[in-house]
Amino acid sequence: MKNLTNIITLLRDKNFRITPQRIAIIKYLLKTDVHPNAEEIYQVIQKDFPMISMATVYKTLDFLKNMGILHKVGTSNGKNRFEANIEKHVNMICTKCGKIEDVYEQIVLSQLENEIIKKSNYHIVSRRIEFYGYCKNCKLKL
Amino acid sequence: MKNLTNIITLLRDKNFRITPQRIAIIKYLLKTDVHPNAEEIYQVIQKDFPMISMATVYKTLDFLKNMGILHKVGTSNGKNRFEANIEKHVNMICTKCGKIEDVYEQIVLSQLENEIIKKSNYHIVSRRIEFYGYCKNCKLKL
DNA sequence: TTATATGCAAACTTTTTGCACATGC
DNA sequence: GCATGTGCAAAAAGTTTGCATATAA
Repeated sequence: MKNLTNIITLLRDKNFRITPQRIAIIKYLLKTDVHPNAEEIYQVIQKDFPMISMATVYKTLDFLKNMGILHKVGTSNGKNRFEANIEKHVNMICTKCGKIEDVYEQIVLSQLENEIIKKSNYHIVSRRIEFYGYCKNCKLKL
Repeated sequence: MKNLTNIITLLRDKNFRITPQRIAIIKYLLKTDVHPNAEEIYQVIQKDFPMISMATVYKTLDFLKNMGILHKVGTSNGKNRFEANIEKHVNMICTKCGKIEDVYEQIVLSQLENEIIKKSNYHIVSRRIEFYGYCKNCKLKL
């Protein structure tokens, strides 16, 4: 499990700088359970850093992605969403409102992975599992 | 299983027009096993319809999406991908040589989907399952 | 015939980039 | 002090929209 201290140590070890903007974005992404897009992250961080720019938000998110600290998840509405949780899980993406929820299903997921390894003979290092559909709220309005 | 005749009948029944551009896009999406983006669809259709515009491609894709004939899948590179063949399968992506293989695992995949539906309460319409790693050949050279 | 679809160009939205200034170490 | 990060503004990239023309039914 990743926490702020781990990440700061990681950045320090690799000689990247610990800036207040980076800390604020990391802290927010670690504590939130929604999968915010860049605009939403900007709105939140702006409360503490009124001078922050979208460019910095995007650059920081890209930097953190390259550090393996977060994942960038594409959506069909054109706005990418970001998540710091990189544990094995499934993303549920609502094709109507764009909301993303995490679902954990270790047992069947591991079973699937084992079957796939058997059939493909691949050495798997990561996975991206996304189900698209209508969330609880949106399916009521169909 | 969807085929061209079904779709033409569906459009005719709903009083939408059967245009050569629409037919060409539907035919291509039905026969391809990649998940093309708008630009790739445009390139292919352009061979037979040099006058077709991106606007028509986008309008047609949006129209077909609303008809339930295809799905629009967001990606983190900003380009949406479109798929008409919605069979359940897993994409194996080799991070070394870039090869993509389809693996079918109906039983465990259905089991996973059922568990996920139970836990999330989503109405699922499509799925994207990608495993990243080293293929048979590339893992030998590690 | 006539309502719908196409194609062009312009607009819009999200993301990226270049560069001068600021700042962490 | 110096290399790295930030913020501004402009550019790029993907998608959508308005409108005149073309066309399926």
